[in-house]
Amino acid sequence: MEFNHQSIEAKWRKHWVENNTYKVSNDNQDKPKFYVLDMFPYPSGAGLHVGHPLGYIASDIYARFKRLEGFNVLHPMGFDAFGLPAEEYALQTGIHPSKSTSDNIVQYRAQLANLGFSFDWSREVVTCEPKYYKWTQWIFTLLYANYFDQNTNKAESISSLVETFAQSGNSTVKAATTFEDTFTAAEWNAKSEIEKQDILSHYRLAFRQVGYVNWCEALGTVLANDQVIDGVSERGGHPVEQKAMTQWYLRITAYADRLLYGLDNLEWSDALKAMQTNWIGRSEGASLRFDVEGSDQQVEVFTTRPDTIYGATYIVLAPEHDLVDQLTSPEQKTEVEEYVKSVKMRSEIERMAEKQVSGVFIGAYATNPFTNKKMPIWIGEYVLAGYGTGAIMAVPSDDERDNIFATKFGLEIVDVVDKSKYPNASLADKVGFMINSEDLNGLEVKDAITEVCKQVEERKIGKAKINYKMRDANFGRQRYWGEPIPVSYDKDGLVTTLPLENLPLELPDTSDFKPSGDGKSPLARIDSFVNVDGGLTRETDTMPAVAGSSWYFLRYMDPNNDEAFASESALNYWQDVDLYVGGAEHAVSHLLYSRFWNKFLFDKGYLPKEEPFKKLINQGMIQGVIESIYLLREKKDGDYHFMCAAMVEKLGIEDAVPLPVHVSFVSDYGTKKSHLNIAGFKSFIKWRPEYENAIFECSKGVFHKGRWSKKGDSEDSLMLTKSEIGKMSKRYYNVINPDDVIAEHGADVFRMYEMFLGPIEQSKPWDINSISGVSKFLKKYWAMFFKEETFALSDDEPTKEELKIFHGTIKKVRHDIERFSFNTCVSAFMEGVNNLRKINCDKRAILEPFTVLLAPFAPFVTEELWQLMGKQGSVHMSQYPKFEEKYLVEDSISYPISINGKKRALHDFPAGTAKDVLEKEALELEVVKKWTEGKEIKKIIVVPNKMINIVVAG
RNA sequence: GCCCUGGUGGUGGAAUUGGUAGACACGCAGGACUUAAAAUCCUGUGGCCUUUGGGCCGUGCGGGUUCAAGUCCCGCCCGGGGCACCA
Repeated sequence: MEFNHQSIEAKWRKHWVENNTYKVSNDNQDKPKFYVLDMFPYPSGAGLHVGHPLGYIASDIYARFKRLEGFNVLHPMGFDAFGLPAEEYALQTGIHPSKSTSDNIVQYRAQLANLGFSFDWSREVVTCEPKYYKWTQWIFTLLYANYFDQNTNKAESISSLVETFAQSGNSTVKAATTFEDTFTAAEWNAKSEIEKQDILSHYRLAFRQVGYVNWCEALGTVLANDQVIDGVSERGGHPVEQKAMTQWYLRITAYADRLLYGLDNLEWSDALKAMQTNWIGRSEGASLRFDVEGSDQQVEVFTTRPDTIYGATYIVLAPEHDLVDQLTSPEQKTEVEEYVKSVKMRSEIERMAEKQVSGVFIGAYATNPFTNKKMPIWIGEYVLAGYGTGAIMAVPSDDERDNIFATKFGLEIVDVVDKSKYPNASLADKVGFMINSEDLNGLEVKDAITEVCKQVEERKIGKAKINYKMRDANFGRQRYWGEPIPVSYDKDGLVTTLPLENLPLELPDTSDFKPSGDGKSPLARIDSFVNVDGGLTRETDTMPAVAGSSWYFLRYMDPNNDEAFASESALNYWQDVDLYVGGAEHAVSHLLYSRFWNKFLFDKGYLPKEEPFKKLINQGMIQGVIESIYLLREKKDGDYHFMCAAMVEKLGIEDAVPLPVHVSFVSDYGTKKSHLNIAGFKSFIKWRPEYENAIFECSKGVFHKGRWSKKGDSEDSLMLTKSEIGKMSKRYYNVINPDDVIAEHGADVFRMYEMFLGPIEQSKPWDINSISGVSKFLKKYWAMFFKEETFALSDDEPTKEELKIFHGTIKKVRHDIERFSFNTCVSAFMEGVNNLRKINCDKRAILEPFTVLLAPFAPFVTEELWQLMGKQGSVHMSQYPKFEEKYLVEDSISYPISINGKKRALHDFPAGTAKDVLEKEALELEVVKKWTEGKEIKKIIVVPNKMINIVVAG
């Protein structure tokens, strides 16, 4: 008897909702907690495709497993609902982002429900709802009211900083700041409020500053660095330029060290940790100041190789460096100006593509404080304005780029490191002995670095310094669909943040989403929003998409709290996320911001844990197969001419363009035999009517104007398509909707199949062809409960053999779930069921707990069987079976016997046979004698329960 | 260039600490049932040789350690991802 997956699924979906089966309580605090989180989706109009659920299925299996093990499991879902796509859609269609977003959320919820996830929907978080973003705004104001104290190594309040300034100035303050001057208490107290606030903004964790930003004219907004790919916007591929604007920033660099060292204690993949480490980009070195001849200016450089100071023969500034104008000599002025102009005109892509060294001498000299030699000052575009101090001391002997530059322009090269003792070392290894460096001579590089740093500090010409690649995070977007920044300005530009009782600052309604083009958001046009009582004006920038996702995992703990972002008791109970599953595309944006916000809230005493995500799994992507047919460039008798992929290849035709076709027309999709048949041609023509009269030619025949004329006597009518692996995207017409697969095969089969495809972290192309294996498995399992159409189980005691198979399966599945190897769990189920069926197992004592074992993977079918077995309550709230070793004990062990490491025989010995008996008996076996005859036996290795190896001479 | 990954049959992939390579599936071939097909079930399936006992080769390539290497070490090659004039 077969089961009807559609009616079973509909029944239990409804039942689970009506009975709040998956609702989690914060009052169960006597139970141990476990928090399993998915990265919440952005609800795009395209809906979910088969790639999205991969991670959700894995986390759901794990959550269900932990629940059955007796944990109180928090497994929530929500939506990251603010962001550019909804606004772009609104610009094109006039549909309000709140409307399209909520429509999309409805679709997403339905698709997720089809998959049978055990989310507690009563905890749903939607980032664009005022009751949620009230707290996003509040955290922002909290960041504004704090600075990072490097003495305590944590965030401290600005008011305490103001007190310190008033009492003792800033000389004792060690903080993450861009303010470099010192002042006394008297000087501070004499400053005006505007001056004071200006200084404080250099300390605040949320602050405004003028900076170069990635301005995208086409989108009318500023983009974060990670939203710019190869000089164009990540969304839409529009050009991006550098523009000076006053912007809100978050001082994430204050937490650079804690973000870096915090990685050590996280169970994240090495790949992901490496990505964050690279992004933070910590490098130790020194900053050094060089006097400039005939000027009171100094050039400050950052170097990781202060030891090579005796080899520093010239200076290079970035073309945008502040001192360029001041230091350029009159003779060099024209050349320098032309160079700077040419650099600015070229886009970043052009600059990178060239890879050529270029630069100009500016006609000024600095002095090397160690050699006292003159160092010509150059500008060159290989020196970046945004890194370090925007200036370098060039050491052509020990830096490859400096070397190329010096060689090209004939600058002096002095060898200062003898690397002859390290013939295989690269420059990056920083090894060797100092030469030509006076008192440093003979020192190892490492020691020389320490020595130079010491001397430099003594002579007050620099200091040891740590530099980071990571920049402070731009936090303003000139767009409508985001959280308003809860700030207003008075007529002097002084900032007021909205207090908690006035939050949320709601996003006003409008129907005009066009960017203003002058760099302001559409909010700037809404007078009632901009003008506040008391002559204040509001900030009109909104927060970036990453704001809402930086703390949503905390809100799930207590989602409807209106007094706090979450109650203290909820935070103390749920603590942190035990398992986080999501895509690697968020490796540096979302995952870094979340860690930053979490650390900040921890510093302020709101959270019990410093790191938000203990264990992280990155699921791989499910790729699509792009199916194309070849369109020849030349028409045939005025009609479009398509040709079979095999013919194009065979004939070596180059004048053919692959045209992606909708994969639903393609038969044997994704295989080598993928093709269009007559029905396929007809669907294609209906889909693209401009090809109504096109000729479709392949080796078997020709399809033209609705008729198939065969060549020769072939009965086949198929046109092979070209298959390549790529993204699943609307653009390639290859999106597979999970709803369709579920309708055909069922949600349980879909879930197990996605898990069966391979390791969760690996990317793989979608291939529906082997889904039949999983489908057959579930049918077989179901059939074990029936005899001739009626449900029937035996209440007899299980046999030793049955228990052995069952406990073997428990052992394997438990072990593999714990290491997130879900594909091998599915294999283990198949093996277990195959073996139990072989011995016609129909015992309740086996099949009942086996159903619980399977429940996390196939929640619908197991729930139905649970009910058929007459059990009360849900199978998902029962208990996971325990594995007992005693059932696995073997009577005899099959030993492989090797001669010189090569397996030659297999022989059964009773379990527990002593080593010396094994040796003796093995040697007496006929098969063994054949190999040992007349040879000296040098050694016998016996590994109990594993193998026997006999080593013979010759 | 740097960092991180991965490379195993026709295909997806298995293989705790080094200990029977290819589990589990798909596909393919043959068979049963059927008027036929679908579905289902059974058997075989890494390659080569073979006197049908078995033998030789085999986890990207070349070396090495070991009684024993897909697994460890050294040197390469190729695919995927990230960063990239980062001083």
